[in-house]
Amino acid sequence: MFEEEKQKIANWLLNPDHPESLSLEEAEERLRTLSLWKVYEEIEVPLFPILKDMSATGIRLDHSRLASLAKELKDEIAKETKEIFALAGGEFNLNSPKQVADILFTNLGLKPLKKNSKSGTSSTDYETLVSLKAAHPIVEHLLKSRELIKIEGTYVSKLLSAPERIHAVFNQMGAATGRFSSHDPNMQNIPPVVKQVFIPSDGFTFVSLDYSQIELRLIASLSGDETMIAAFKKGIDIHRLTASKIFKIPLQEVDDRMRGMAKTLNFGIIYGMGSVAFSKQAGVTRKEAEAFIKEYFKNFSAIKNYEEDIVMQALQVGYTENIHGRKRFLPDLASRNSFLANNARRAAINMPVQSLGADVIKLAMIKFWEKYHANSSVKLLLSIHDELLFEIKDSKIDLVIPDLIKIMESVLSLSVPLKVDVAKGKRWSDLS
DNA sequence: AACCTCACG
DNA sequence: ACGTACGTGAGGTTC
Repeated sequence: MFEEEKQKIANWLLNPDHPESLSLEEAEERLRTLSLWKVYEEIEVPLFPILKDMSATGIRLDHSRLASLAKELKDEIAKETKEIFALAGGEFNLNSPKQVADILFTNLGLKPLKKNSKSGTSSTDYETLVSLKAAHPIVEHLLKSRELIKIEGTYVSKLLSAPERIHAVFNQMGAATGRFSSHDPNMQNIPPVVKQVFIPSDGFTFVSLDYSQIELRLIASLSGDETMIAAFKKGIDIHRLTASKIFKIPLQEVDDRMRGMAKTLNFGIIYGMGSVAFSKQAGVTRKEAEAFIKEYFKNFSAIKNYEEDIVMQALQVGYTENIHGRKRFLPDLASRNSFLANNARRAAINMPVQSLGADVIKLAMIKFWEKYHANSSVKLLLSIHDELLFEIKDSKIDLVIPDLIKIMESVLSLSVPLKVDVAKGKRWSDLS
């Protein structure tokens, strides 16, 4: 069954960045020699019909709520546009970064923050506009209009012409790390304001189950870092703990700003972030950023060792892999171009973590499917990296939720428990 | 088609 | 001198 798809999946597993087109037999032979057979047979192949069914089910749209949201947005956009043209002293195309740059940096004499790397023109992106907020009143209106135009143009106006149910396509070979991607439309990047237009089928309730801090739990387990493992086992707020370590203060003295910085650092570490990026993100000097990162790795030394080992191994064999053998080849690691080599280095650090996260949710979907695919009271609607959105018949909710949690939390056994948070409600924007 | 910008995990 | 946090999809402008 579905031989053609199996062939695509097999080829993609062999090299996600550059899938070849070996015959099914050749590809399966190579999967065996590369220890990818289990990922192929136990994860990717069973997943194919599940994704098909998820798309076929679709998610219901509340067209009357959508219409009122659309009107609201259009009115606000018109208002902002009028303000902007008045302050600029003339009309221009708000969607043209070139014309926005002309207004800001030529007509109004504001100072550019940075140049675009490819074209050399002055950037007008979010970061730039935020830095210019105090310099001219037009800037905050530009920020607001960008936000509104994005939401209206990319999401709301596209949904207006959609049927009652949205059937997005989920691609199991969408990302080189093993994550899904979604398109037509992309249901994995719906902004909070737009979520209000999605509602469950009659007699059903949305139930969202998401893995709490899954990537941080995974890197704690993979690296064997005792400090972080102990924190997760005890259920301590991990960002708070991190803040107390890098600021060298007791847990009780951690304030929101410190916790926020620690959170940035915790996520940044998974991506191989350096001191320049951290200083920018956290709003501290580069020197301070260096000190924080140093202190971080002093306290979580196993994570530092783990990341160094990953890079060393990747340099030797030319790829990184996760504990299931899922691989990503990174030829740029050996590049003399340091930009390319550094990008590959960070991708190498991130891959074993992000891809294991992808495996966790894929395994959960398969376990769910084995038990529930014939049960018309429970429908899987969306899979969003660390979250599964279901609709469940109202009368079955209390029965089913604990079982879904159990399924999701027990797909893998690691040094750290997997934790799932639940929220339910009659609108996607309104889950609690 | 390349580029910039920006939505999400 | 310069630029770096991973992974996506999508809209518009410019050439």
